[in-house]
Amino acid sequence: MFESSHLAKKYKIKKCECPSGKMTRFVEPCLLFFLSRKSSYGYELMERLNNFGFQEAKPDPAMVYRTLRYLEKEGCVSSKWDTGQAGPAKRNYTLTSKGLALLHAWAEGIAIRRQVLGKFLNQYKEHFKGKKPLNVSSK
Amino acid sequence: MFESSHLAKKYKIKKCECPSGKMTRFVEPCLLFFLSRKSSYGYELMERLNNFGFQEAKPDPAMVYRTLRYLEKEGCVSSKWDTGQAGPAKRNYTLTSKGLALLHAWAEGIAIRRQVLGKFLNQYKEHFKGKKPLNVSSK
DNA sequence: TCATATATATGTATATTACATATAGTATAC
DNA sequence: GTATACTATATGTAATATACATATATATGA
Repeated sequence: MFESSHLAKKYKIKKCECPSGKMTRFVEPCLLFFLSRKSSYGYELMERLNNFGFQEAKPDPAMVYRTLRYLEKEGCVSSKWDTGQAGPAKRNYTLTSKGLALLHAWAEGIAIRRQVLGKFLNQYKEHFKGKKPLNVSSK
Repeated sequence: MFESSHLAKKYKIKKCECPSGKMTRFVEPCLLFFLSRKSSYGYELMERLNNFGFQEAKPDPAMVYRTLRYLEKEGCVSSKWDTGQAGPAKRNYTLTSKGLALLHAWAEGIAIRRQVLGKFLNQYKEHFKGKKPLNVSSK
């Protein structure tokens, strides 16, 4: 019912109507968290994101690689090439103390965000509990 | 620590470093839900958003008004001018049955999203439970 | 009348995500 | 030996979403 998309027109809103409600920049805290457990590289981190519980399709490699580079630019991770293994060289990332602080900050923000979603859902459930829709036009 | 922002350069990532992790398009389900309880107009809905629990600053009027117009274009709400009251005319919005269906779809998506955040937080808490940071360089 | 509150709306810069594509090393199947 | 697939990183750009600025108009109270 909400799948059709629209012609792009400047300054007219055009978007996917699917109510996914994704969390903005959620890959960033995930990467920080994965790295807090173990140093790793883009391709493997991508696979872990994939198994994390996203209902969305596979995470975009571009997102993963660019986020890692951004985090490095900010001093939140550091990297070095790993050419020791078989296969193409990997860029191995390690969390820095600044990155750890950022992860903790993210965790606080995510906890608050989760509470807001809970508040929404509680009010929603309360309102529609065993109830026919009200205040809704038949159009 | 994460407040500084960067010079804009094309195709270089530039963003606010605050880990807000806002939920994409969250005003949309909020507006739908508010309207499911009572027909209303932009300015009042804006105030309700303000009291909903956002840690963010006041919601942007542009977001509210444009989202309402978008929802009307999609047939999820309908509006008519209310000139009966004192003050400037209000555009009064009413939820349609399509809008109600969209609200229900949003609620499902939000519930899933909340679970993902919970999963993240559980793993995070588990990992850092009474523990000194590990695998973190001292840089 | 001047400031303030109410009310709606648009313009555009910035931020974020999605999709496409490029490159290259290695393995294995034929 | 070479075509194919998998591993691995990276960039270009279109589409989407948010943030900030600003414009307009009505009404109220100092």
